[in-house]
Amino acid sequence: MPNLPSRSDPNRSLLRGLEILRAFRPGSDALGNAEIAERTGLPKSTVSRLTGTLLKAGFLFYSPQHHGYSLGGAVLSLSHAMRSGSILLQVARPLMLAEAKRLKINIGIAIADRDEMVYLETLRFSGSSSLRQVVSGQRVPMALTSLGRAYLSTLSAEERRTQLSQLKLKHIRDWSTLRPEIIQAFQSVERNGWCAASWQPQVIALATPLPGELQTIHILNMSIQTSENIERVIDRLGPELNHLKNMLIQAHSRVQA
Amino acid sequence: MPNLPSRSDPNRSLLRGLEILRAFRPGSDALGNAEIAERTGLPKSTVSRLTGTLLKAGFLFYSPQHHGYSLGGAVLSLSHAMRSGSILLQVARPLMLAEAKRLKINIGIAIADRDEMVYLETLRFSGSSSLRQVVSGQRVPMALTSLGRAYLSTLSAEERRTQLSQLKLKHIRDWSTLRPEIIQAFQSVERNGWCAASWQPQVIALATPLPGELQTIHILNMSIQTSENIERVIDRLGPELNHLKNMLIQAHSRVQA
DNA sequence: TGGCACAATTCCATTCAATGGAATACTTAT
DNA sequence: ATAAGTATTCCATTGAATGGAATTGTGCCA
Repeated sequence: MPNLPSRSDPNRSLLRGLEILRAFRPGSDALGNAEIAERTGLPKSTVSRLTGTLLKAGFLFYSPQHHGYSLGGAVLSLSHAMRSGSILLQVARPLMLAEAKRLKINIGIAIADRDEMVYLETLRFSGSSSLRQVVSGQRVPMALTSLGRAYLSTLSAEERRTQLSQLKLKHIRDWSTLRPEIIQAFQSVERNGWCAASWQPQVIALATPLPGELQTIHILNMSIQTSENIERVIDRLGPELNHLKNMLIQAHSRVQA
Repeated sequence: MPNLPSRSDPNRSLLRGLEILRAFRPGSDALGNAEIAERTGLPKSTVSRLTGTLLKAGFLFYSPQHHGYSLGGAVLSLSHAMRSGSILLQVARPLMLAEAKRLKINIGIAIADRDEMVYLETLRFSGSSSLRQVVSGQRVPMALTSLGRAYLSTLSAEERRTQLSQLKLKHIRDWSTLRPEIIQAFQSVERNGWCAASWQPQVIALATPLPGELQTIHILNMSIQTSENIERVIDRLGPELNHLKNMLIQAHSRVQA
């Protein structure tokens, strides 16, 4: 018998443990073993053992009052290590901040994770006041957002096909609408360098890929909450986004050398 | 043969995979399998397989140019999930911010992870300007800091003994100096509600434990970079810290209900 | 307080997956 | 071209992980 079947996923218990960690999402209160088992589809006894291990490793906490687990301190320090290890982010941060303040818009950098995009960092304005907050780790859907579509546009034909078929499953309902939008976004990236989308009411977003010397594909975006005319906003921000992108690339290559 | 030996650590490959993730620290560039093997003490072939699994799970990226792995997007979103799921942090943030601005000092909340304390969030002033940055996930040594010592003071005699013996190993060199300081910190917490330490030049820090309805023990701290007289700073900040602590407790219990 | 319903853990035989040393393949630099 | 360093693959061995069922535990409500 050829040993093909399982050759591609070794370390099952590690994968499962990580899958349990992924079951914790923003807003999730403490999760009990039962709910984790349901979310992940794993057998109860297995979950019990794995959560025990995760607890011991410091990746989970147990809260007696909530009868459940929540994420532990170890994950925080990992994200700190990641962010403070990113040369791009170090270089980009001041530039992004300056532009965000000047234009009074949100600016962020994101990377792909499965069928979502994760903000490495995003600078947020609320209303017209000064900068409100810096957020990292927030997730947005890949198929619906300018971030996600700009990411997809960077993939090879092969990768793109794989990823799109994944996304199709998540969005069977309105794939017939989405697919053309995504394809059109590819053309927009090709033509203008960026693509635009508005997946939340009153929010218009543009995104552009940062080219590839980086270890991972990073996507830069700008967004704004406004009731202005969409086309007008896009016409205004498109050039700004390209401009910022170029500045980032230059600044980054300067440090690299 | 009795099967005692391994009864206490099941899921070896999961533990090892998590240990690999922990090998990534701030400033770490991309790590190759060889260096990971060295840091963790795991056999090379095992590391190779585990990193492969972590890669597939999205917890690591591979960078061809750096011939090594770095942390992946999944860890970012976990920390976001953790922080946005913490009711305490949501409640505390505005209060901490107001006090930090008013007093022009750094204020943070941390939790324990092994022999270090991890900031859930800390608000930083640099110099006397307005708030500079919000940091989360940063680690500081437990034995040396007011944060760590305040944490230790909350432990039961049993737990405390265990933890202290761990710390002793990490600090054999100057344990004879540290131990009395730590003991003294316990007395200070007992007496004043907080303890103080200065493990970095010109930086004075005070810390106090937030009491226990919370799922995990949280430690609140204030710190300031100054060349003022130490005693004077402590006398000034001690009451402020107790005051903020009380406000947090009230605000939190109000939300809880 | 008693008892019920749900949740978590433990048990155990079975199986298969993880293991690690050695050999092989790769990559980069001189 | 060769060497030094690194990563991957191979393979027999073992023991670790598995999951259904039974047990224990825990909170909740009557």
